[in-house]
Amino acid sequence: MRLTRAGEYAIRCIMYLSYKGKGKLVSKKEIAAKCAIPTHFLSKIAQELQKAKILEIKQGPRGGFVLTKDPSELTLLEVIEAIIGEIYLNDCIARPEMCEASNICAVHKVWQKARRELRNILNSVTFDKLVKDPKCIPNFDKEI
Amino acid sequence: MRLTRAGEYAIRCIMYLSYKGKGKLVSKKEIAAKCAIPTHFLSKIAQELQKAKILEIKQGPRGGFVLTKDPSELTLLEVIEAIIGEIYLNDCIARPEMCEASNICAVHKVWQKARRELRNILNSVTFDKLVKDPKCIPNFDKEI
DNA sequence: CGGTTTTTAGATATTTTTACTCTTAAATGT
DNA sequence: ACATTTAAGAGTAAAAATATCTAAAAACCG
Repeated sequence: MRLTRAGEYAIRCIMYLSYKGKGKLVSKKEIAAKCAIPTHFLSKIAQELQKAKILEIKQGPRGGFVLTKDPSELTLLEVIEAIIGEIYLNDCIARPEMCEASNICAVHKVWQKARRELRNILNSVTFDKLVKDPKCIPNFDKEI
Repeated sequence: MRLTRAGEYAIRCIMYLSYKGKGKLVSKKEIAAKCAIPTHFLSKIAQELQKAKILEIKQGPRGGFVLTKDPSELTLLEVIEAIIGEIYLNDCIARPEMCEASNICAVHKVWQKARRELRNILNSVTFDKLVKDPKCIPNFDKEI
């Protein structure tokens, strides 16, 4: 019951792109180095983020990734769900056909509430705020 | 990012024992049948629940499981964490050594808040309330 | 245009976790 | 003693996570 590594990487990647600014092209190599993400794995993650219209991938020399959304309008929830899919906390909510009475079941009402709260919290945080505060990868501004 | 099947089974098992009442001995076979839990898997789950002092296992003929806590003092969180361990939603909170600045990082403050909220919600629900309401496995009271 | 750089996209591989299952043995009521 | 019921731990199969590899495509540059 935890965020996958891919999800964590996606957050770091978008943190770095947000720090660089919307529309700024940054090479995959630079992002991978700054954010400690295996380069090939970063490709897969970027593909998903591109599908979600969060960034654009530019090929060729001087290629890389470009953030297409303004950090002030991009939330943690959007980035996370672009990678791991919509968050559900238990199976009955995700696959109601598994369970005869999920919409009236007392247990699952609790899970629904928990899910709603979790998604609200993650959706209330935008990347422009996050990059201003101290972060786990603190040396974005150091030269490589 | 979802509850494991073992966690779901544990909830069902405790729901049934709560329905039968604290101190009432119920056979493993009966629980497995009523709650649709593979019997051997139920054994493993019961072992964990016994370690957490939630139930007691009685061997021999006329053996089974006995709920040792009063349903009014047993929460969803206790049962879930007995099975899957303490809930963390991401790695940096769970293993701070992985991450240089987890206690000041803006991203992880969000996760800490989310974790706190989730655990509060799960901890605010007791089994005496849950068994009174409609449930996913609605035929507890039918004969087998 | 041709070569070089950079990334893609899909296939493959490895590791970890999940979800059971099996087997031998122990406990206990009759 | 014996039949019944569960224990405890090893073992297994399937799925998911976490990469890694490879052939090819895109695009810049001279």
